[in-house]
Amino acid sequence: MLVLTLPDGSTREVAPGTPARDVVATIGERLLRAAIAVSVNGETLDLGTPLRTGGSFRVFTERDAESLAVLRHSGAHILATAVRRLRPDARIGFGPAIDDGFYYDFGVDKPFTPEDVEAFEAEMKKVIAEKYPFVREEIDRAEANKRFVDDPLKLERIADLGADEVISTYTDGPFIDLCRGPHVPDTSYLKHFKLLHTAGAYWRGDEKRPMLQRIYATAFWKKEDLDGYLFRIEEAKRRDHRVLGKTLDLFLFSQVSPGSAFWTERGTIIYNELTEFVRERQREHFLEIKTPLLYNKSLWETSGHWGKYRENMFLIHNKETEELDSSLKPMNCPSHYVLYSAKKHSYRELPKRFVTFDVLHRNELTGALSGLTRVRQFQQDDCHVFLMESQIAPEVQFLMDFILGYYETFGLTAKLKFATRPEVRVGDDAMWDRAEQALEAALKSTGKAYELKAGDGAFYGPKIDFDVEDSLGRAWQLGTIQLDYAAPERFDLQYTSEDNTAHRPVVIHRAVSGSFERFIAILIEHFAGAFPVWLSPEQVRVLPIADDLAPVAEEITKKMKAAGIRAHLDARSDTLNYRIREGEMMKVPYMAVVGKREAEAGTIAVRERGQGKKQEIVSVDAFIARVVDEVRTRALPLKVEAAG
RNA sequence: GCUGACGUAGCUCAAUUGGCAGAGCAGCUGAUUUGUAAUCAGCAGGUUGUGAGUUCGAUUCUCACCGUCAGCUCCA
Repeated sequence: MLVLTLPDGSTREVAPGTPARDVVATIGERLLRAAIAVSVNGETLDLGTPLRTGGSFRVFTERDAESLAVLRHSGAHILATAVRRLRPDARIGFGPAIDDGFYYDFGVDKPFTPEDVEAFEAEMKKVIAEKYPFVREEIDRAEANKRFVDDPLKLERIADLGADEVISTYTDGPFIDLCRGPHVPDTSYLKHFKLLHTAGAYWRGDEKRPMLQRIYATAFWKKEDLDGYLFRIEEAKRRDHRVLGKTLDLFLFSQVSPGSAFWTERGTIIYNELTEFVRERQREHFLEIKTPLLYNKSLWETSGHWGKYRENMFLIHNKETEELDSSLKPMNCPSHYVLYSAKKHSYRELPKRFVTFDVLHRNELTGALSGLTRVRQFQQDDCHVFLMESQIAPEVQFLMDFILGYYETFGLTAKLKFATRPEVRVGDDAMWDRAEQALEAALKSTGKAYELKAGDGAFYGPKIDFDVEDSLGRAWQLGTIQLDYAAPERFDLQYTSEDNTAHRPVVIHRAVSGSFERFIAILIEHFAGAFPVWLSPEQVRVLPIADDLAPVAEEITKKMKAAGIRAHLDARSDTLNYRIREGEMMKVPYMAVVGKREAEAGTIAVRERGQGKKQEIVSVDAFIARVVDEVRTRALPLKVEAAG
């Protein structure tokens, strides 16, 4: 008999081979109706699966995240069912659930058209209405080869299965698929779904193998969730930094230098404000340096980049030797080590923190380039800390506070990930023990939740990654704190200790924004282009109502500029409505309207971005004081425009 | 890099089966003097991404190159 332990501690004894459904039935009638799948010892099984092992037993309903993956996986089968009906020639590949939905790969001679996809979606609705049960069957290898004789991709998969693995199939109506499961009980469970787009995908991700046609889709239990998801996709499109970058006139790209942004005078203000902000925050405890962009290959040989990273470096041709023997730097670290090594360092100087905003170049694959988020030329707020091993814990804590405080300025929250030793690594276990303990202790001391990513560390040391979530709930990996024991060896870094002997420092790599380029892309999307006042390229637009008020408006504009405000006069002879519309579309935070009444009273009518007709009559001086204060405190907009 | 789609005025987009390349916005000129999201009129704007080819004729068809976008990791 198998013994199953329920979450409340009670147990059930059942004969091996009993379907999970029968166990759920003993718990409760309502639960049985709500059940989607079960978990036995952490493995998700569907209700029809015969139980083989005992152990902890849980029932998943719609409320559990696990059952959404089950639904989506069933959605993939329903998609394949529909595709097979309309295109019997399609060979079936894989169809898993993914983070935001599911996909299915098909081998077809001609790619699917958007019309095909619409037809598939309509056909899926029929399959759902027909309410086919998902029937699991366990078969032997010979039988499996027979059943999938027309599906070469499946036969290949069967051949890869280990001798002791259970081979199972799932059938829903006319469609049978080799599948481990689990699945929802029948096709009618899929109610709210949407086919999203198609794309080519190599069979098993290998570019040497045939290209399949992948159909991406998503599904949810509730209509609201599906609608919300589709809305977020639309909202993300509306906020796309590549679109806003153009309409707000911030940056552009040109064929003459793919992957490298041209920053307009407006975008450059944002770029400079950000760097200035970082510079200001780093003034006290960091040492800003500048190092060359171009290096002989000898540096990259020392660092190891020449062997491992050359593909991604821009190499420079040497006229005399006819060789590609130098390169633009793709990272700052080696140049920082050179500068550090140029002098003897006392233990009293440590930790020593070098920071740089130097330009970096990485020769990314053309297909990888995407707006500002994946570029070939960029700047990081890059820091390398040289310190004694005993200083790791307080230093990590210091850096964490620094990074989290930075994100707070933008209303961004970060999730922390702690990545520990990977299988391939340098250094002995004792070193890794010390490093991981120091990092984890610092993490714990912040009191913040963090996720453990065992084995995900760099080969040279463990790290903490900062995943930042924007106003649409999308995660971006930005900051990082990485311990590095390998670089000090390679570069023979030293410091002189109290007893006058040479010692090896440890290096910490720290980035906060990731790159300014990518960070600005995230800010554009996060704020939907409506930047806080301190970052806005244009902070105030002054609008005289009629031409004869232009001189007064000009005086007001001058006064604002004298106070350091980025104010512009718009005295064009277009209507006020027209000029206001343009100011709103350019997301200028404040418009100061000057009419006859205001001119006489020394006031302005302030219109705040996104607040419509609501206006406020204030004195010019009071308004200037207010804007200057908002800039000084780097105040966030009253409400960051939420999705909607 | 690979697969697919796409590339037309500064921007967003049109252009039957191959037959003189258009519109809105932006720009310029003029009129209008405006009270909180588009005043009116006129003008100008292009070797249709680049280069070959097919054709009497190519934005349209073919090929190559450049670029953009979606993917190429989430395993029956």
